Amino acid sequence: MTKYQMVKQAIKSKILNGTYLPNEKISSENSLMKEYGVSRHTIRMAIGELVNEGWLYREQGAGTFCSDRLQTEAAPQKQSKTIAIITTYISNYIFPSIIRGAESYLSDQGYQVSIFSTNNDIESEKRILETILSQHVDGIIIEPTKSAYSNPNINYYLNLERTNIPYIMINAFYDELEPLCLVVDDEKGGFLQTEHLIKQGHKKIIGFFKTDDAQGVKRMKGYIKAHRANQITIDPNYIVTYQSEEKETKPLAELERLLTNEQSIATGIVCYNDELAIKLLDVLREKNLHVPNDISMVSFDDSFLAVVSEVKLTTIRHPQNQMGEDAAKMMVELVEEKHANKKKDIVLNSVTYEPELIIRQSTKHQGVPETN
Amino acid sequence: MTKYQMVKQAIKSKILNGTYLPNEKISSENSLMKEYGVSRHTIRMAIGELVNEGWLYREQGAGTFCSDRLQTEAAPQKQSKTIAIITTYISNYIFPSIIRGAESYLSDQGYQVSIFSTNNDIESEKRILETILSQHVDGIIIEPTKSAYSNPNINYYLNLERTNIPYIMINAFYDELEPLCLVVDDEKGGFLQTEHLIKQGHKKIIGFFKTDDAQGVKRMKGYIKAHRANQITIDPNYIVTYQSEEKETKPLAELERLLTNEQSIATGIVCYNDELAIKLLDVLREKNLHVPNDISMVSFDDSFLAVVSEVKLTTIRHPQNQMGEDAAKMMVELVEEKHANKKKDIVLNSVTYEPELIIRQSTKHQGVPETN
DNA sequence: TCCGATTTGTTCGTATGTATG
DNA sequence: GCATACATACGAACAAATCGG
Repeated sequence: MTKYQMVKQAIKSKILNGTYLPNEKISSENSLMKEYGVSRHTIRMAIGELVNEGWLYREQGAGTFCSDRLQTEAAPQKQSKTIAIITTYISNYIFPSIIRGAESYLSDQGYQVSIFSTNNDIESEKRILETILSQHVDGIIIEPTKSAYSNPNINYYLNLERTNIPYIMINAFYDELEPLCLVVDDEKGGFLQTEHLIKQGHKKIIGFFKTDDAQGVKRMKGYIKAHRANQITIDPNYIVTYQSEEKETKPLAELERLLTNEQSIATGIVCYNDELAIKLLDVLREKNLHVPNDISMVSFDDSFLAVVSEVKLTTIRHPQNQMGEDAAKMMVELVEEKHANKKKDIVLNSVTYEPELIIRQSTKHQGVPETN
Repeated sequence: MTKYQMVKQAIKSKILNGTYLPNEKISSENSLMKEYGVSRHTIRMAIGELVNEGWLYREQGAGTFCSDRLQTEAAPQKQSKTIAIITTYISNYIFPSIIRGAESYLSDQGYQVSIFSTNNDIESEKRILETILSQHVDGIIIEPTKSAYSNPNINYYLNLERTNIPYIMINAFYDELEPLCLVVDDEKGGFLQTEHLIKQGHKKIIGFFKTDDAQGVKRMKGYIKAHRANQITIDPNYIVTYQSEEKETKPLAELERLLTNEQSIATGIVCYNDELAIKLLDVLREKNLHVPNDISMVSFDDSFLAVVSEVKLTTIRHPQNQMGEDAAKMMVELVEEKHANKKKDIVLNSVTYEPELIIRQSTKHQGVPETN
């Protein structure tokens, strides 16, 4: 922050907190010089910008005065830029962290952040996109809804491109659009999850995958690849897929079913995410199965939920905050590039985060006797 | 006409008559000095005003360029109303739920929702209030920062009132302002927590309270009152207070200290919230103490964290979603009432939510033998 | 009505920092 | 690495407007 910007900020504070009241004369340039210990030129630059922005007005020979903003309320206000963040959920799980990462950066840059949640519902996504297209929004960071399927709202995205509103997708993307996006390498993540268990001697591994989002489909692909790479055949019964709406019921029931089915007992579980893992842990406890002694479990996302239970989960790291912040930075570049109507040559590229296995206590070698 | 105005006029002419084409670099400040025979400062003033008016843009190291005015001439967009939600945190704990409650209602009503987080830092709160006052915002739902202390940003709140921007406080409020607010009856909540343990025969009860927020102070008051009402004396060592910044360390260390101190072992714990309770559970596990067999624990907020561990927590209900939604409804009423400048007779009142104890498995009668 | 003190407006000179090509 | 160009900062001087006595 430069000197004149600091002075400007300080003066602005005094306007905003009521130290300088409307139409009141503020200190003279000379006194401000002494007060802030800077040259008159610096004071004049600070005041100059505030005058330009409408906070103050000057009268030669008389002084500088605080404007009365209330009247100008009618006039079109200097509008700060707004970025919309659309996620499937805003109150659950890792989404708050992603939002926070973006929010903190955007706020620092003077952007306003509006949030919307689709609840993973296509209709809701449509309504939100309509809202955004009819309001004034400068950019959109969006986690696509039901990304595993082709999207009937595709027109809205094309319309965004036509009206020159930049958008960035996070976590997943619609294949048809080939948008700028930030995603975890979910296939590799699924591979790492499964490989970890296989290396520990597990051969019967149940996989739970939410397949209405692209993430789940890709993680499942990794799960299958890991089996193939190690020449282990997969019992088709051991792949459990579910939709968002079923997440509270189906996977739990399926696990229970698989556990009561006496023959061929699984020794490992690959879990779509920590959220599900925590719920599955409840089922296992009820069956008096101990993790990891009786069954190992690998999860995904390394959210706060991973360390919240008595069993600290082995899981794949999801960048969360970082992803939000990176998306925000990218968005700011896009918006500023558009604003300054020259063509910067910088090319923005999509980002794929490398998955990384965080080993905790929910997995152990198959066949090793219990330690306590 | 001053020199710099003449220079400005001359340059503007060259833009208008096409001597300088869009995105073309104009002469450097140095050459303009010679061309017009004035000092560099004068040139800078002329160019400065043209930049402010949007005719030119500057790039450090590269030059000054002519803007392409045609695109930016975009039509004034229709403006929808904006509500700002300011909470201490946005990614943690119950705050996402509160935000979600407000967001879903406001979105339905066609409002735009902007979010900000203070991280419970006064300076940050100040910056956010300044941002909001300088942007266009129609209403504010705010969770006050460090609400147990008197607030140095009080001026900004008064300024909000002066500029007629309605605000509602949630979770806590600054006493001096007597604002519209929605809060849980924290004192009664603390009372219920403690009374529950006392009724189960517990007499040595440790209380953990975060005392930089008004909530913690009030819950502590309830804890003390419950002891008094039952004529139980409190060992001062059993009251542990901490600040937001210490939440990861101090209460955990204090619990450990209290547990290693052999004499007079506590049998119950009253916890500021679920978030802390989960962390204390880790400490207890390490000490091989079982909840509730060895020690009972009552928590606060009934967040998702209450049922996430192997011990499902007995806790006090916090309305979360409901509070957010109620705040949103109230805000919409305020904004519309202000908009339609007739005085509706409806009087909006602050809301106090009755605390309610949710009994789960983290508490049991003192002295009853273990069941398994 | 004028004077003089005060305050903002304009202009010049100089120096150093930092980004660009 | 170097020259160029813009960014920030200090100092000085004089002009023009205002305002109280």
